[in-house]
Amino acid sequence: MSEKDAVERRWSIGELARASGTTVRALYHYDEIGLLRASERTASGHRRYTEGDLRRLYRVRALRALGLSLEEIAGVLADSPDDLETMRALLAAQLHDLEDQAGRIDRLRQRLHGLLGKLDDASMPDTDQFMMTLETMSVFETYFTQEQQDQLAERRADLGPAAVEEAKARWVDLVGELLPHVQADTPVDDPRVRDLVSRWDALGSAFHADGEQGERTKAAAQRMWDDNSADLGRRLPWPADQMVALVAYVGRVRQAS
Amino acid sequence: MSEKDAVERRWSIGELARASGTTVRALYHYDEIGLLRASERTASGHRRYTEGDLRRLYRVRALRALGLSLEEIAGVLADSPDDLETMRALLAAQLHDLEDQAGRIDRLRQRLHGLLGKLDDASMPDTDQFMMTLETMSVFETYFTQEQQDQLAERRADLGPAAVEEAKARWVDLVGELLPHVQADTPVDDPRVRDLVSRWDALGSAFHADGEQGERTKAAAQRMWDDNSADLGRRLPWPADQMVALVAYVGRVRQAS
DNA sequence: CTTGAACCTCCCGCGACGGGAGGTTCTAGC
DNA sequence: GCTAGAACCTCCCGTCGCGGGAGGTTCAAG
Repeated sequence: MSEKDAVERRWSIGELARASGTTVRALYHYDEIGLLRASERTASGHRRYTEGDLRRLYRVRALRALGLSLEEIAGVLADSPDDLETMRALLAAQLHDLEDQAGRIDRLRQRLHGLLGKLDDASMPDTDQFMMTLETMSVFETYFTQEQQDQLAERRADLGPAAVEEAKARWVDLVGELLPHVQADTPVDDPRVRDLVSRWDALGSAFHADGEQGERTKAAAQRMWDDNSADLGRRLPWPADQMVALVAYVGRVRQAS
Repeated sequence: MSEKDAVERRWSIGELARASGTTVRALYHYDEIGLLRASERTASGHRRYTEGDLRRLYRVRALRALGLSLEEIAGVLADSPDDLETMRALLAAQLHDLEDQAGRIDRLRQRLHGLLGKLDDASMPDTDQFMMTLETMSVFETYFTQEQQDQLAERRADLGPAAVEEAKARWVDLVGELLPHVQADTPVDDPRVRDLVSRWDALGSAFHADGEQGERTKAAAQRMWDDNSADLGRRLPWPADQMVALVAYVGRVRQAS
């Protein structure tokens, strides 16, 4: 009899919180949402938790430590009298979620690492420059999918930094030659501008992959320039409105051919 | 004049959302919290965003893509006219946060991986067994710090699974020899029980590190058993109430020596 | 019998929006 | 000028897992 009484212990909410390493507030919450209610109450309304409640709480805490939501926990603790398969599926799904998160966090880490490197270099002179880098990143993300960005980065790595710089320089030359035509409004079927634009396109093509994927990436780049020429142009050494006019003009030249 | 008008474009909220890859709702939110308000309104109250607003939005999006909170973003966009150091500190802190998260996620992944492995083995017969494993994990986490658990795991790895199994078997033998004494209530200073308990303690010591750290881990294990002998005992092949009595008895024997 | 700790219920708060209700305004076609 | 439908406006409730406080009651020890 006394042995039985010793085993059938009851816990107040504070005792349970201390015994399980949670807080009283969390236990109120579990009670509210029906995840873990005290099996008994005293006459005055104080919660009395039984040993069964304590065991349930340990299960709840263990499953939460695995990252499951309270709703998922309520699910497995309720509907699976001995359904291991439900549990397996839930844990597998949870693992899959975590792999996803780990991937995202890793990409973010690399980005932050790169940015911090740039900040430590002398290569980043002021906040404005840095912000412009960020803006450009943001615009890129709006127009290119993750895979497309990876492709572009890979392509740049293949070509090597020297080739990229040379392409940039040649592109600057092209812009320099084209701007006067824009201002003079040279007819869009003039062989001189057609030649310049075809060299322009060839220059861009070097950065895209071959085949259908490359075409889609090119189309995305085109949309980006059409929508944002004013904004992207600000990053360049010419007045933004001239760049807007230039992009529009180049588009008309392409259409004419 | 007409050129200026062309440059000073305005965007409606929907246009801005499409141009930046966000949602109208998010823009309302940014307006509400003062992070990005439309510089102008039409006579009827519709928002008109200027090019400056668009640029600010790109910055906001870029910083959000790095995982910064809207509050942090408002901070750097407001108080740093050209303060690169604030930015650097913020990004460094963010990177540190991410490292933390990556660590937690990695540990969770390993745990989930291990659990799924056990589920796929024939080693996990039913849900109840599995839940008990989880409960035990939960209790361990309540009483041992992360480092202490790592230490214990390392120690077990050092000893090797064969030694661990042998220790378990010898401990089972000890319990088998001690239980009759508990039931008979053999005096706690009887040399036979003192010998049994000292062998018990020696067995446990093999799993703890030497020095002060090991002592703290032992103390934590002691607290765990004292608080939870009924619950932990259920996992063992003897009745739970006998285990409770046993733990209490062993405690008295230790005190007597 | 008192006092302080523990307990009770009810309610607001976070962060970054999503989504809906219920109303007004813009825009294109007739 | 009229109408329909798209776009816009403001206000408000919901998310998830509690934290924290107000304002009151009950318990346990001295």
